[in-house]
Formats: sequence, structure tokens, C-alpha cells
Amino acid sequence: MRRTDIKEFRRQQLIEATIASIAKRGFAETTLADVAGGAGLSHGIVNFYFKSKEALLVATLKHLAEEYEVVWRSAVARAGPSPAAKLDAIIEADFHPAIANRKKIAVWFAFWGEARSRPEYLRLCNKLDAAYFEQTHSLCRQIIDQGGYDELDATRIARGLNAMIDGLWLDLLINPRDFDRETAKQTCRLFLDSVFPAEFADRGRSAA
Amino acid sequence: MRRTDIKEFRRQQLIEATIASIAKRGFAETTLADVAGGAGLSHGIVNFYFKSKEALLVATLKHLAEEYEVVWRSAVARAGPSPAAKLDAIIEADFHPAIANRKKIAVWFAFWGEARSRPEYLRLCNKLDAAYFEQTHSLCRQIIDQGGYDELDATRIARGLNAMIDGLWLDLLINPRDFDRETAKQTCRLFLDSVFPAEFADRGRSAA
Amino acid sequence: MRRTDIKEFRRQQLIEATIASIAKRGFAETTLADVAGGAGLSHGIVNFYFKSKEALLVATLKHLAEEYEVVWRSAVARAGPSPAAKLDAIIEADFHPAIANRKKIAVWFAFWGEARSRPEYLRLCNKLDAAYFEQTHSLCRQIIDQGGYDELDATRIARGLNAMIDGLWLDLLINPRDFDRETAKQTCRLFLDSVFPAEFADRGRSAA
Amino acid sequence: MRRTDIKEFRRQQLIEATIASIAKRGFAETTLADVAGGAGLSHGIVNFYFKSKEALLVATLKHLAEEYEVVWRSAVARAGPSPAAKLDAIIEADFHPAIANRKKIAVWFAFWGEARSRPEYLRLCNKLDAAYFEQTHSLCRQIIDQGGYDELDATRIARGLNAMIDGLWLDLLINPRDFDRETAKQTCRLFLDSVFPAEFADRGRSAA
DNA sequence: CATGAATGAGTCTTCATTCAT
DNA sequence: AATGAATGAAGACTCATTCAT
Repeated sequence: MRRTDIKEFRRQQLIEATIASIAKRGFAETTLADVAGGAGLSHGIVNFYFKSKEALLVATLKHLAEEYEVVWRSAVARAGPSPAAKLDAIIEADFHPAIANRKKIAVWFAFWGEARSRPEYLRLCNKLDAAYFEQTHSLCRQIIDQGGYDELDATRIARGLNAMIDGLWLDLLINPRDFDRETAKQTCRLFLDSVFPAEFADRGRSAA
Repeated sequence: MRRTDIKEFRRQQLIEATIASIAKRGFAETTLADVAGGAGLSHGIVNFYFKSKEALLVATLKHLAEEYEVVWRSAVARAGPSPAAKLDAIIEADFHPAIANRKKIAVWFAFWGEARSRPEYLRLCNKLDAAYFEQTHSLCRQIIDQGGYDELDATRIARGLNAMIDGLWLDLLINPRDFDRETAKQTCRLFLDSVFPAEFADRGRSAA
Repeated sequence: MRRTDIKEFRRQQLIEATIASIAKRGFAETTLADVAGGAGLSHGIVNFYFKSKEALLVATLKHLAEEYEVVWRSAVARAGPSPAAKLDAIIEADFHPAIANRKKIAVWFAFWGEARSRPEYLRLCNKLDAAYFEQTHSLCRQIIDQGGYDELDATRIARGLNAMIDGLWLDLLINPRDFDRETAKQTCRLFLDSVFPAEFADRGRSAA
Repeated sequence: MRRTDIKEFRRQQLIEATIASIAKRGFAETTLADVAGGAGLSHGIVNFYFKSKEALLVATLKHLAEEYEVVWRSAVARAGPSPAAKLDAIIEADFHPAIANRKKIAVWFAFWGEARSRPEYLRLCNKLDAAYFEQTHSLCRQIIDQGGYDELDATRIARGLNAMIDGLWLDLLINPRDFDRETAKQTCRLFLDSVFPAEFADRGRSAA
């Protein structure tokens, strides 16, 4: 492995360990010793690869956001040509086990919880949110235009869908006994089926 | 003020200061000195009224949960007799300025972020969630029965509504520029109008 | 009860509670709250009857020393006329249950442990020690003079006896399973019997 | 110095500083800041080498006990073959300046004072006491057997000697003006000379 | 007389960060 | 590149003392 590769490898190692620690101990209780120990490395290492603890946390949030964005963007790319199919693929991606597992959701909520008081977190969350909204909004717009749903507001539907997904993540986090990914996806489809009945009919209502 | 009153008064004072501090500095950065200072009291006071910092935080979460529950329960009680009117009153309550302001939402997310690693938080969140779900589920069931929406699943609708509300809170927290309480409420009504068109027609779509 | 009586009564109450707390929790862990609580009184009371915590502790040591002195002085007074009988009565007093119980011994050792760094404790311990030595030394001297033990050193015997008694207290404190007051007394008599065989013969060796 | 050596060296450094601080300020007034400062190190260091303050105190007591045991055991080993010579060597060791100085005696009394309320201290004191008693008891037994002192009780003599030594330590602590190590040793020998006249004759009485 | 709320100094402990090896 | 010893700032918590009631 080359020098630069090692550097990148270690950074990833530490970011993974950070996610694991926040999920296990919570944001407030996560120390650099936990992170380094979790990665099987020595105490001092973190300040060797990251300027500060805060820098590691920002890198972790970035990592999480990028990973998420890659997943839904490639889901859209792989999906069929219709906007409904693409929207459905996004839902599928949002509840993919690699994304919507309790560990990562816990970390997302940890960052959201701190976002108001840490401008950098807020900026990153906003950026991700904007990209996601642009995508879902565009798809809703296409469905409205193509399906003749003239009286519907694409913005509101896209926001509603996004909100519902985030809220369903919370259910997966807080109430895992009554909740699973399939139910979550079907709940999203119920919403889309209700607003776009012709497009999602056989996806939402019938699946129960 | 009598002795016993003072005790309760101080506890409330400290809980309010805790909420203010978490909203301002974040959960991880909130110290007892901040809380005591914010309440205009001396350092040592917190451990006089609460067994530990953790006990104060639990009391804060309880306070938040009770306040919220009182608001939506009284909204239901005050609303018109129809289940749709009651459901609409709940939405109204969920975005009442006393509840859905960035300060309190930030605190909710802080607790949710820590919930996975602190069983007591999880328990309290679950309890609140269960009570809320029971109420909205029962109303959805009534609408379905009365309105002849036989093919709809009350559980899924209630869960979807609840999720959407939580997700909209996140939007208010993260993206306050593009978002306000009115838009949020209308987004919820769009969902209900879509699934129960006869009941919410004039509440949801027309308000934009 | 008159004012001054109450005052004295409360002081005694608090001193007893101090002894109980030091015996139970140790010197270092004894707080004024423990003391006040142990006496069934409120927190602030101690600083009402004593200038400071340190003043309470000094009063406690004084109380202990006075109580002890009264016991051996009255034992001497009550004993038969011979110096040997008086010496024996002192031993009896030193291991009287009211004096030589683990609770009080623990407190004595606590004060001795702190004596080097607190001049007032040292002074009080010295004063008691001097009075006790004067008494036992005088009795040893009389036995030597009357019994013709001309080659013996009264000082050394008195010091040795005193030391042995203190050391036996330590055994009662540390090693209560292998030790009891009777054994302790017989050990002292073994010493006296050995140095003054004619005076203590039937008291020491035969009792085993 | 190698890494592992440093670790042990620092621990010893901190234990020495603890002894010095207890001797100077007393047990109750000894803080970790005193200890660290006394060792010329920074505040945080103690919790780096010891799990807690209590762990440091236990290690200190252990150190003291081990040091003491090594001294009397090697005194026995070096002494002449007769049990009387060995017993005498133990007395010599008990009042060796490295052991019986006011500083260390103060610390011993501090621990004895706390022993009743701290089981771990009690256990350690008991263990040391048992080992010491086993040794002196065995020597007394040999003297009795060899010297024909059939009517004497080895247990009582050993306990008496041990008690006298501890009590003489207290005199060195409390009453250093009237007391010194030589006087203390002679007091012990007076006792042994009295019970075993043939064995200690020229050691005890003549030395005054 | 007595209470107990309130204060604030002080203590143990944790932990991010630095740096010699 | 990596370690882990060391630092020192900061936080939770305790507690002697004060004082209004």
C-alpha cells in the first residue's frame, strides 16, 4: 500500500469507528479513546490523521452524507425510465439495509440533534437536503406534468415524502419492535399512491 | 411562596434552562454550569434539586413529553365531534408555536439522537409514541369506518402521518429558510386529503 | 429544660453523632450532614452549636478524653488500697465495654491518625497521655519501693504497660475475631506478673 | 529508562508522594493535587497510573505493608540461630529508622483509623498482622520449649509483644519529646526479659 | 431555636491534545 | 508511521457555611 493509500485507509478506519461509537455510546459519550480503541489503534492516532475531534466528526458526517447520496443517485440511475419508477427506486434506496439500519440512523439523529448549534453540521445537512429535494421535486414535477395532475403542488409532495422518510427512520430507531423496513416502504408508497393514483396503484395499496 | 412551591418552581426553572442550553449549545456541550447560570442560580444548585445531571436530563425529557401530550390531548378535546376535525386539531397542535419551535425541536432531536444508547430516553420516547399512535390510529379507524374507506389500513396511515410530522419538524430545524409552520401543516393535510378525499378536501388542497 | 441545658444537650447529641459517624464511615468520610442527620436534626444545626466542623471535632476528642479519664480515675478511687490493686483496676477500666469497644477505638485511631497534622489534637492527646502516665508511673514506683524491686525502672514499666494497652486496642479494632477484652486484660497482667511476680502472681498466669 | 520501567517508577513516585502527603497533611486532607504536585507531576497523572484515588491509597497501604514485611523477614534471616536472637532482631527491625519514623507511623495510624470503615484496608492489615504473629508466635514457642518455660502461653506473649510495639509506635508519634527508638526497644526487651529471664537477661535490664 | 435553601470553593475524574521516542 | 506518556483545562459533584424565614 502506498503512503497516500495508507492515509486514506486510516481515515476511513477512524470514521467507521466513530460511527460505531456514536451508535453504541451516543454522541455526547463518544471519546477519541473509544474511537481509536474501536479501530484497534492507539490513543494519539486520531490527532495524527485529523486536526481535531471536531474535524473527525465533520468528516464522519460528510462520509455519511456522501454514502447516502451515492446510494440514491445510483438507484435513480439504475431504475426504469419513468419518473414513478425512479421515485420508487429512491424509496427503495432510503430503506436499504446499508443505509436505514439502527446504527446509522442513530448517528444521523445525533448529528441532527447537534446541527442547530454547530453551523458546519447544519450546512452539510442543508446541502444534502437540497440535492435530495431537487431530485425528488423534479421527479414529482414530471409525474404531474405527464399524468395531468395539474392541481397538485410538486414542492409540497416532495417535501412531504422526504419528511415521511425521515420520520419513518425515527420509527425504526425508537420503535424497532413494531417497525421494519418493508412496512416503512409501503407507508411511503401509500402516500404516493394516494396523490398519484394512476402511477403507484399496484405498488402501494396492494402490498399490505 | 411556600417552601414546597419553591422546590417545584426551582425544578421547573432548571428544566427550562436545560432546554434553552441544549437548544443553544447542543446536548453534548451543555454543562451544569450553563444550566445553573442560565437560570440565574449558583453552580451547586443543580445537584441540590436533582440527584445528578442525568436525572435532570431525564426530567427535562419527561417535561417535554408531558407538555406535548397535554397540548395534543386538549386539542382533541376542544375540537369538533368528527374524527377528521380531531385529526386536524392534532396537526394544528403539532405545529403550534409553543411546541414546534426550533428551540424545542432541537432538544427533541438531541434526545432522539441519544435515545439508542440511553434506555431511559428510549423508554420515555416509546411511551409517548404509543399514546400518540393510539389516538391517531383510533381516529383514522373511525374515519375509515364512517367514510367507507374499507380498503385502507388505519395503522399505516396513522404511522405515515406521525412520521411525516416528525420529518417536517426536522425540516423546520434544518431548513428554516424554506420552511414554516403553515407549509408544514398543509403538507400534512395534503396527505390526509389524498387518503381521505371526502373528509379533508377543503382543508388541504385549497389552502396553498 | 432551660436554655443552657438545651444548649449543652444538643452539643452532647451532636458529639455522640460525630463519634457514631466516624466509627461507621471513617474520619475522612464524615460530613456535617451525616452528623446532623444521625442526631435527627437539620443540616444547618451544627454551625449553630459549633463554630466550625473543626470545632466539633475538637469537642469530640475532648469528650472522648474526658470520658476516658473519668473512668480510670474513678477505677483507681474505687480500688483497694494497694498500688497493685489500683494498677489492676486501671487495666480493668481500660478494657471496660464502655471504653474499649470497636466503635470508640476506631474513633481514637482516627484522631491519632490525624494528630500529627493537627496540633490541637496532638496537644489533647499529649495531655491525656501525661495524666495517665503520671498515675501509672506513680503506682509502679510505689510497687517497686514497697516490693523491693530496686533494679526496675518505673518509667519503662509504665510506658510499656501503656503501650501494650494501646496496642491491644488496635488488635480489638483490626482483629476482633481472634481477640476479646478478657484476653487483652490477661495479656496486660502477664506483663505485670512477669515484672512484679509477687504482686500479680494470682492475677496473671493462672487465669489462662 | 524503558517504557515498562517508567510505569513502575511513576507508580512508586506517586506512592511515596502519597505517604509524604498523608504524613504532612493527614489522610482526610490529602488531595490528588497534593500528591501529584508533591511528585512534581501534573494533576491528571494520578488517574493515569491509578484507577482512582482509592486505588492509590490501597496501593500505598500495600507498599507500606510489603516494605515492613521485607524488613522483619530479612532481619530474622540475618539474625543468629537462636530464637531469642531472632526475636530480638525483629524488635530491632520494628524500630529501624526506615520503618519507625514519625512520617510512616502517622500513615500507619491514618490507615488503621480508616480500617474499620474500609474493608480492603482491614483485610490488608489483618493479613500483615497474621504473618507477623505467626513468626513471633513460632519463636516464642521455640523459646518456651527449649528453655523449659512450660507454664507460659506463647500466644499471649506474642500478642503482648506485638501490641507493645504498636503502642510504642503511638508514643513515638504522639509524644516524640519523651520518646525515642532506643527507649522503645529497651521497653520491649524489658518485657521479654521478664518473661524469658534466661534468654534476654543481658539484653534488657542492663541497657537502661 | 431550628430549618433548609442557597452559595461557591474545592475535589476527583475525564479527556482532547501534544510530543518524545 | 505509530505509540503512549504527560499535560492541563474543564466538568460533575460534594459539602462546609451562611442566612432568610
